[in-house]
Amino acid sequence: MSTTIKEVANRARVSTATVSRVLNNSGPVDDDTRRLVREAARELRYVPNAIGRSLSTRKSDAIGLLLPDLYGEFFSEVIRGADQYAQQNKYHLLVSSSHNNRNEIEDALQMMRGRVDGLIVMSPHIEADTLDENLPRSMPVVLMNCFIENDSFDSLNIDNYSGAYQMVMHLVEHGHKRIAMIKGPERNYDARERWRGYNDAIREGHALAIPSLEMKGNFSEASGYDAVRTLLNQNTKPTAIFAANDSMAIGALSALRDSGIRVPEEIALAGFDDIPIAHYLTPSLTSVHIDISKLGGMAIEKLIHSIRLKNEHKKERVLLPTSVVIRESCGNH
Amino acid sequence: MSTTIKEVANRARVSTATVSRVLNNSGPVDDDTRRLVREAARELRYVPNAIGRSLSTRKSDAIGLLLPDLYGEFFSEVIRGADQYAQQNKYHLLVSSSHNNRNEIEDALQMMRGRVDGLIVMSPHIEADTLDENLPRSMPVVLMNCFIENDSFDSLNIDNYSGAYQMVMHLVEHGHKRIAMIKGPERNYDARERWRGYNDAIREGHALAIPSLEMKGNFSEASGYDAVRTLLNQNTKPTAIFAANDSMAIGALSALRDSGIRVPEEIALAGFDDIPIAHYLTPSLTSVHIDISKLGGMAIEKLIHSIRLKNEHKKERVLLPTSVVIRESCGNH
DNA sequence: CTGAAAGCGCTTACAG
DNA sequence: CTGAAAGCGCTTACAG
Repeated sequence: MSTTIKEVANRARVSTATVSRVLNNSGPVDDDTRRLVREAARELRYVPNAIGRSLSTRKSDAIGLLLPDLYGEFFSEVIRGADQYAQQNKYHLLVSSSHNNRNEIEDALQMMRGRVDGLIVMSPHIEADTLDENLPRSMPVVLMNCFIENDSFDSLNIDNYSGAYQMVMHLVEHGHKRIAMIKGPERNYDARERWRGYNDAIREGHALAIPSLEMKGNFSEASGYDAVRTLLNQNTKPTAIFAANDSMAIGALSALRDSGIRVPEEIALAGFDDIPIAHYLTPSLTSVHIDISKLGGMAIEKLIHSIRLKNEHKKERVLLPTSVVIRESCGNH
Repeated sequence: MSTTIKEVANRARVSTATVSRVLNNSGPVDDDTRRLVREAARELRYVPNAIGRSLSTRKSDAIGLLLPDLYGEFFSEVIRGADQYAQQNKYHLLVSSSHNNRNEIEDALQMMRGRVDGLIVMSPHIEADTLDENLPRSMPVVLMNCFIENDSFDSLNIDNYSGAYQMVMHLVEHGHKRIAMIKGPERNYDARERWRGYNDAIREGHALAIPSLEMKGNFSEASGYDAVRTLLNQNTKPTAIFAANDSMAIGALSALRDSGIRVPEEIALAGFDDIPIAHYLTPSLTSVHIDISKLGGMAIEKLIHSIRLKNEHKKERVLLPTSVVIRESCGNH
């Protein structure tokens, strides 16, 4: 259907090799020939077929992005940051998401083979074995927000622990002793790290460690809402609530309002992620800031580096820093 | 690097043709041979190279998704819906975003050639010519939220006009005469349609058409905030505000609070999109609901249909319905 | 400077 | 039921 290199060659009365050389600026070509080829290509609106080129050069100029179920703004920010950086470096993004079990992940990994020069994997539950068994050794991989002990992959993680630790320590330093936490999904690595930061800050800050103040949540607004309703029905009430993400903090805020409890006067509230609207809530939400699009960009940067070095470089782990942003909801604005 | 079909053939002592037949369940193969090949493939952990297959079958099992700059939850919802439906039908998604000018769009279109079996284009400013000139005639395309008069492409649009019309009519019916609108970007088609719906509802509902109540905005929280500040400095003040999306409504809400104006008692507020947190705001936000992930899914559905029919089907335009969701912010809860 | 030929990894008529 | 061969669209040593 599309014009092929052969048709261009015919029209320009040269060989396909010459057409290829002209269009790729590789090898020496006579100026007149070059002009002839360019003209023929333009007249026929020739665009090289990426697949054909890929097969012969053994590279695809594409990067695979393996994502879990993508709900919420987090992923679009990752993709945005990744695509931006990739595009600047002439790479394209092959995105595959919604992998809920091992089989689906394996399918996705296999379909990536041949199609991409490297792979960014962001699947909280993935195991090193799954990667080893389904990818050739030579395939560069960057793990994002995965919990894999294995040292044979580059990895990029958010410094969830410090963020949570600093946030809770801030609350402690402002006199809070009974600080509740609305946790994220138990199997989620980010969520566990945030919880660990909370615990350490409570302990080291000499606040009260009260098990009944640790509420389950699943990162959704609804679970934040429910957690607060439960919390308020208990005997021991918190003076501050730390939600493991902003969505749950928003649900919590809504529940506190419905219960007639003023924030921050009666209960202080803090979230995690610092999504754009945190600033515009009533009261504005204190949160832990992450530069998510930067996370996506850095992953691509590391991956491209790894591709250039044919995956024979030293693998490293990078921790993306987080920072506490104090607003009205925690009362120390 | 990876195992090839040839190595499998060697190990099983058959031809590559036979290996291909076994692995694709095409053509008749003796049971014993079949077993032999399967075993060899398993032992070598053979996974067919997608590029090689693509080149010879002339299909890629991939669908391209051309997106504009992706900020906010809207796009991740589109991608989620699209990827889900695509995956069910054994298609993969090649995503390319951040195209701000014609050249970048053309680059993206060209890189898609050969790599995808069909293309979903969601670029508000794209023109039919650009598509015609950079894609082969045979390439199935679905336009999403594009404003193209051309009848040679399938298109899928949100019924922005009705949504806005119904929302504003609801306000009119509840006694509002001076209804302000915070508009979206001027060049954005969705934004223009929402504005058109607003205007018609004002006129047909016999509310007051007051030019100074039409504020500019760009879909961001900040622009919603600024619009309200400006609005409140004018002589003619509205009794209700319709924001062209929820992000701006959130900014507006924040500005109203900062100005000490109660919502909905003093000013009613309504948004568009019905993002998940609309429900959890204080007050909860009245908005126009769109099923965004469904939009993505439907686009893929139409595209797959078009691929199967080799793009020789009758092109059609589909309008995805919207619905008004009344909550507290407009005072008629 | 240029072209014929081989090859990238697969599939598929064709012949047997 | 099976294999040899051609071909998908490109690139790249190699020879001239």
